[in-house]
Amino acid sequence: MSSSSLRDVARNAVRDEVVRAAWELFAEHGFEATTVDQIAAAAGMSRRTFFRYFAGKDELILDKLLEVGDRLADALAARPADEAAWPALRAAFDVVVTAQDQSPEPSRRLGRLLRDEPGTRGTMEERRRRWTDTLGPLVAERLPDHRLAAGRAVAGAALACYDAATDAWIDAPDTRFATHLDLAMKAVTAAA
Amino acid sequence: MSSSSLRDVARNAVRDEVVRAAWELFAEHGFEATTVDQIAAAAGMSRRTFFRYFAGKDELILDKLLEVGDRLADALAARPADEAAWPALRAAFDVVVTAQDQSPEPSRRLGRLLRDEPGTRGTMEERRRRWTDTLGPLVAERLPDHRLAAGRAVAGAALACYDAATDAWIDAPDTRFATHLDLAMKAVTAAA
DNA sequence: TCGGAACTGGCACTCAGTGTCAATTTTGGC
DNA sequence: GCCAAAATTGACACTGAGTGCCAGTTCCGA
Repeated sequence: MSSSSLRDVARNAVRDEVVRAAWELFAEHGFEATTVDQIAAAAGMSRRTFFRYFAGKDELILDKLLEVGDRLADALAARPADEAAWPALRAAFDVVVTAQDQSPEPSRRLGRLLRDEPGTRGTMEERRRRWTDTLGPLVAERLPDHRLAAGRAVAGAALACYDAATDAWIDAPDTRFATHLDLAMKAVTAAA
Repeated sequence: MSSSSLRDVARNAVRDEVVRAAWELFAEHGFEATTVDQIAAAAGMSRRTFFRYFAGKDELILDKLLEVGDRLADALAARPADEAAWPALRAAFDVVVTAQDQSPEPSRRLGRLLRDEPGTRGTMEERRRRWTDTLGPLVAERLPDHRLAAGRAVAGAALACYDAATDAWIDAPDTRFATHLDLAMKAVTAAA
């Protein structure tokens, strides 16, 4: 058992290093223009081995996004049980929001990459589904009827606000993400 | 001028025929398993020519989705100008909803394809962006502050309800799409 | 130390997508 | 009806992602 967990430690360390190396190349040449061969070479492994660590180039980015999703889910679960869904979601977003407002540049870079590179569309949709899958049940608990389908809809709506806020924030330097998110979520509150 | 428009007519006719041929193959073998060579052969053209009519295999599906988005935008624009955003969106969705409840099988097939085939993720995200781009401004007009960013957030939230409803509807035969959509949109109304 | 299991790299393959070029068809002007 | 320019087409070759297969190596427990 300890051997297999040791293997996992090594595997995760390798994965992290590959992601790190890949990200440098993405920042310099963009996502599409960076080939798997370059990434593998930069990480010191063969192309074939790269595909044993990652299902595809997408996963290099999806990894980061899923980690954020997990942090979001933890934050939501940590909110008071009697708090309503929408304010609880807004509060849960704060774990991401404050981190991004603290050091905006890395997030802005990632945001631009996800927005502008056509090759990352599939990754965006995958993120949306995974986040909805993890947040949906947690949101349902905070709804009057506790319905999963309703929880998924509300989680999706909140995510739409998050994405709209991200879009607006990326192109508006010297503004805080929190401001855009408040605007978006309040607009839905008022409209719906 | 008439010559160039004649060209366009021919071009559109060819496009439609290719989409038709492709859809038969998709229905039988799935999206991923169908190669561009097969589609081109079925449509009676060379592989190279196929790529002159479509930017990629995705576009065969995106075409249909964008057409739905246009119908949605028209329906929304046709709603009374003083109707609030959320009910107007719900009413606009009806042009799609009723059509799907009339003959559900084609839509269910498309829905399953988009949900289950990993190769269509990018198309889904592209659809989301395009629909948000067209609906966002129309929604903004119906908001108290007329802000585009707010309109995009509300449009995205409504889309999330539409998608959640689609998800639930696909796996629930003998239920109406309208029911799921009402549930989703009311859940957001109550939560937000 | 030995044997199996896991890890690795190389090779060959399929498929999507693109650039190039030559052949063919279409179109507009005469 | 004829001809030159322009558009359309198909063939070939290429890059890059992703996968299957196999052989060599490393690592770990018995």
